[in-house]
Amino acid sequence: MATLARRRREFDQREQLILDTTQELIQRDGLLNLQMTRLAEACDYAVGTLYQHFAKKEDLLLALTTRNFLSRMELFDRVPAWPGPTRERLLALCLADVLVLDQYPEMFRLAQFVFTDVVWGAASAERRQEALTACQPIGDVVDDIVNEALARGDLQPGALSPMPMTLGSWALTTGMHSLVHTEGVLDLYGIRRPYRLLFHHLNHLLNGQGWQPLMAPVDEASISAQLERLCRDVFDTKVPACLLPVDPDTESEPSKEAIP
Amino acid sequence: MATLARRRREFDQREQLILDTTQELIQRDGLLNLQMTRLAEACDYAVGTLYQHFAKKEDLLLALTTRNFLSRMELFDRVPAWPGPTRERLLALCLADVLVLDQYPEMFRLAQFVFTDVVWGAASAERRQEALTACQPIGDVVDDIVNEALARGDLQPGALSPMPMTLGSWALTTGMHSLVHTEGVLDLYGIRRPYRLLFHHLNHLLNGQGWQPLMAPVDEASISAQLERLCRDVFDTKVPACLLPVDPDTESEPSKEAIP
DNA sequence: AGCTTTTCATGAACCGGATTCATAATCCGA
DNA sequence: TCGGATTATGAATCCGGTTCATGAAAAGCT
Repeated sequence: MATLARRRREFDQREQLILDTTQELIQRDGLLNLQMTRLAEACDYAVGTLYQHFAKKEDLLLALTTRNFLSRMELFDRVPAWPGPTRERLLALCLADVLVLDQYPEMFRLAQFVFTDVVWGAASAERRQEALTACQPIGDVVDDIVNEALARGDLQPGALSPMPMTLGSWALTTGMHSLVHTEGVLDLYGIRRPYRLLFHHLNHLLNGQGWQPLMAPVDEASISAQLERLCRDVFDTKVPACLLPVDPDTESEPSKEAIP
Repeated sequence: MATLARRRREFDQREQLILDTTQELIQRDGLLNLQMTRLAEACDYAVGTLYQHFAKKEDLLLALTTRNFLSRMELFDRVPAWPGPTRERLLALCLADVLVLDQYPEMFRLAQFVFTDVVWGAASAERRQEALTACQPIGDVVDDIVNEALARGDLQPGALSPMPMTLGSWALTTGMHSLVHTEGVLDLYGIRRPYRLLFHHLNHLLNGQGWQPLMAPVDEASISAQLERLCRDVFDTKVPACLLPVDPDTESEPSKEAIP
């Protein structure tokens, strides 16, 4: 039976290789130019072999999305481990999203495409289930944060249960990603640092929900401080350019000086 | 030269016919099953004729999206004409979006698909420009609302200019549409009436931004009253089912009684 | 080991659907 | 009515995802 296990392991390994290669090709040539034949070539396997793993191209894409999501979970998982205020913990979840997707925009593009019903509908039921299962844990993290917020009195026990409560932040973050990736639209309205604005609005929203401690006033300085703090304490990283305040001096150059 | 004009008119008419038919086919069979050959058949024209109007399938889809957006503008246009408080005017914009997209979910699906870079990138530059141009007017409506809000003192002149200010509501609404259309995700977390929650969160957000008159408390009764008011006064329609409060009695049946 | 059976990789062939283009039809001015 | 210009047509082409007959390798058996 040991052989069977080895076989299985090798199979799984090959699947990862295929996914890695898919990721690379997408990163290099774009989703549009991903072709099964080329992918097979790049993997050094025959086309038929790919189909041993993924019954349809859609399944491949969905599987990659799921894997990406799971790897994002690693960042999310730092949040429950961090002992900060519940309000900032929730913001940290949104921040995690921004950190990853700012670095790998193709990840969002792919996800957006895959969740389109054209693709989602064509994918196999198993892969879909797999994707949904991958989403589950994040729900628990959110539940915990809200429950703790209620327990500590950071949040008044209002009408809404945890998930509906945080649906606002979630939708706001998701929506901002969509807008950022809808080519041309934000430029049209002269919006420069959408993700920084996201945190303005998230704080307004949380203030509106009465999530203690309120941020007042919501201004550039407080936002900068908050982002600094979260990036450092939770994710052990610098604040990325997309979250810096708009600097009137440097237009196209990314500004080099850190926030004081 | 009169002939030329007639020709032109007939050509435009035919383009509208093609778009109408496309809409119908998508509505009936779904985006996935839209085929140029079938479309040609349904239009009673040859395939080649379609290509006289749209160089690629992507162009056809983008054009349809643009047209849909323009027709949504008709609803948006009722908003500046309505003399209510600025805060409710902004909410009315979001409501317009919900009213249309709840009735024609395929519209959103299509738009979502088209703005995916796979499609957007494949469409021709002219059609893309056309789409962006169609988005422009909504910006003006928003600007006007914010400016009037500032003038009336409904909004404190903070750091943010009009569009960044309302980006929050916009992203929140967009994000909620995305979540609603991401099959299975909201079910996963037991969320029943996402669009009703949207208005909870929009009001929280606006409260947080200090947009007068504040809604306090944000509860089911106030939300119901607000939605009733806006649907009636601005759009002259009943509150659609997706915006009614969750009724614990009727689970699968849409509740028949109106809100008191 | 030698033989049989099972499993799996292969890639040429297939097929569906978007796009093209040579041809036919139609229009229009003279 | 005629001839050149314009436009419509749909069969043919092309492209890329998917299948499947073939043979090779591994596993099982004696």
